[in-house]
Amino acid sequence: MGVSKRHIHSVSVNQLADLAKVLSHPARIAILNYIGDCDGCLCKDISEKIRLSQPTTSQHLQIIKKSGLLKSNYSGKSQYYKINPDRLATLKNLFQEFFETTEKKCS
Amino acid sequence: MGVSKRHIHSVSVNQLADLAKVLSHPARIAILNYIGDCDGCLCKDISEKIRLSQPTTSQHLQIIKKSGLLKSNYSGKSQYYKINPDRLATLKNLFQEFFETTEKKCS
DNA sequence: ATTTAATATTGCAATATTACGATAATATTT
DNA sequence: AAATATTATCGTAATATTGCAATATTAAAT
Repeated sequence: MGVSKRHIHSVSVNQLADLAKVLSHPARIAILNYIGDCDGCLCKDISEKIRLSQPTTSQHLQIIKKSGLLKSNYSGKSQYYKINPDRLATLKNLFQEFFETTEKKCS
Repeated sequence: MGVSKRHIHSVSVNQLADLAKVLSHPARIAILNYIGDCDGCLCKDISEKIRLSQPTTSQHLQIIKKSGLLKSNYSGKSQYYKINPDRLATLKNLFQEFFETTEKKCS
């Protein structure tokens, strides 16, 4: 039937999968790398850097933003994207926890 | 044009995205959790546990297997899936490295 | 008010993913 | 050899994702 059957899985399992999905596209990894480098980036600059069109870049930015990984502050007509360090730390812990739990189980 | 433009990104960026994609479906997270628990699981049992059909479960298993995260040893007609601890450790390190590098950049 | 610049949204085409029934393949057991 | 049990593959339908052109929105500057 083609639909992801989310409802049969636990909340925490779905959460981790959702976060992994944010990282599952190379453009989004590249965007996070670049924003980390410049700390306060314009969509236009990001789109030039990663060589995707402005609309496509904007869409990826929205997806990352929805996960909480990005903050942005408008300054005039420009929007400066920054990484949300708190959310990044949360993500890091969630993934680490998953890997360590899985590691312990199979040792 | 609707195709993922992998070629414009670096190899390491694509690799991380590919691995995240393996984890980006709740069924695959659930499978990894379950296999960790029993350490040597049959596809049939997994499919019952995660409540997806046998063909669907088998497909997910192939996707995880292609990433190197699963080993399997045939024992008669049954195939016992196990987690590959070496590959799991590699994955853990790759994600940790990504998070820590990104953290350092934006501090 | 008009122009300009940056970003977001819409609409659409191409492709990928998800899921399952039917079936094939594999290996044991009778 | 036939029956049984487990897993993989094929075919297909439904849905999701990716990407861009065109357009809309937003806010500053002239």
